[in-house]
Amino acid sequence: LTPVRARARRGEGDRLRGEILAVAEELLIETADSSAVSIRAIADRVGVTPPSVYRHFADKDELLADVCAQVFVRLDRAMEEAARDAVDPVDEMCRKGKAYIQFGLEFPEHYRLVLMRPEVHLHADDEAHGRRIAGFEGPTIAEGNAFGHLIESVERMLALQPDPARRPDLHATAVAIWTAVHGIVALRIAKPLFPWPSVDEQLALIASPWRALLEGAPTETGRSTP
Amino acid sequence: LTPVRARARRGEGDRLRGEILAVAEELLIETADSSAVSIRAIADRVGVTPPSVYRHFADKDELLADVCAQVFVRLDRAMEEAARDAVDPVDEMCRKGKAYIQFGLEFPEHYRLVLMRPEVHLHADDEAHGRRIAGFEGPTIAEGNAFGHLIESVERMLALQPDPARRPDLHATAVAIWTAVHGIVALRIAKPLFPWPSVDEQLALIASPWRALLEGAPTETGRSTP
DNA sequence: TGTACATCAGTGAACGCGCGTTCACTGATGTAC
DNA sequence: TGTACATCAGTGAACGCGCGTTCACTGATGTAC
Repeated sequence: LTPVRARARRGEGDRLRGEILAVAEELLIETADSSAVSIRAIADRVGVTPPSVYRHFADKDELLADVCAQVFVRLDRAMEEAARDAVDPVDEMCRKGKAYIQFGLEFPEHYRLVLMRPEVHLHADDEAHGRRIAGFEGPTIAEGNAFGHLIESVERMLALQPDPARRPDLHATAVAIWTAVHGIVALRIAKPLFPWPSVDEQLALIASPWRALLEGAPTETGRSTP
Repeated sequence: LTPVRARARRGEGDRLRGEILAVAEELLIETADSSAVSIRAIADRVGVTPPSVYRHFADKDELLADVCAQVFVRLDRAMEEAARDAVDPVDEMCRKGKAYIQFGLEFPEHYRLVLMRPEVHLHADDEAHGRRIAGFEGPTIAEGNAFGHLIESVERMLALQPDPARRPDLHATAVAIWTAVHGIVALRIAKPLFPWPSVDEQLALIASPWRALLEGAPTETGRSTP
């Protein structure tokens, strides 16, 4: 009945840590309710007593922050992977957008956790840290820096406009794209019963005026949208 | 120290009900944390004991649902009022969008409560009800039916396009507009520390391709955007 | 090879807390005679 | 005008719950001699 958990060897202290993080995520997906993810529930599922968690995490906030960090890494990875086979910058952007939306719809509770709640309590001088854990701004373009990668993609896309004077602002454009896909994902998660058009329809409608503009003013390279 | 609360007269049972709703909202704004809004905290602030709340609301869910309904009515009212002096359908749309965003930024915790959380637990046959309490779809265009009013505005705007064949889908367009403004508001609420462009900048960037298209194809009436 | 000892991953019991909700009640307000 | 009574808004005390966290501890794992 009670499968005896093998105790970690001396050097393997991090094994339980990993299991805790994995289970926390598991519970998040299953219950679709982040308030159901308690230290006790996690410990139960891992097969360990609640206090053991504190050997690996200072408190619940730290644990959740780590889960969030993981989620961002995964989101970033999904987008990077989707963009790998892109044939041109616009295609790259479309693929990233789709991957972003798919990620949110597939893991709504993850998405809610990291992008639909206020950031965990931040102290006054915590701003930089706050922005970093926001997952969309990092000191370097490291793994998990989804916004950094987005910026790069937008840069490539904007370079298609040969006249620098007619190029929109880089940061503002990236934010606009992020905002657009977030709107689609976040409202669906919050209001699943609303009669939403298909995601493709939504994306097409948003993209249509841009497409029309681009067709009016020919670009350096051809475009292909899936 | 303890100001004695005047007890309601026979017919005035609804007075406390109103006070409870008002205080619940007050707490929501002040604490900016909907989990801090407990029956006990509400009762305390009203100057009454917790059980009294149950004379007016079946349980906490009903209370919160009522607060949400109020919030939607207010949001709708804000948009309708903002649109009153519009000079043309496009102006009307812009004003509504701005009012929507302003409402969300001014009452972030209200906004989160009704548009950034999953709808309260719904039973299988609760779909219609669910959509109704979503606040954006009602049986009639009554007060509080913000989405219904949005649809009407979009209809007027689309009518500017004289060629019906080139008119985009009504519902899809309304959803696109809702999604766009929601993205702007919701991300700001969730990530206040992110270096956002100004709201006007964000709106302008979204609107710019449409504007360009409209300028290319003249409409029946002139446009004016604040 | 054997024994004493240090390490430290995980335990068991308990803490104090705030929560939503219940129950039998009190006592002012209004009504009937 | 006065008294007995019904109504019902609000009370006080308590319930059981799950939570995050603490503390002194146990006992297997590894190390030194």
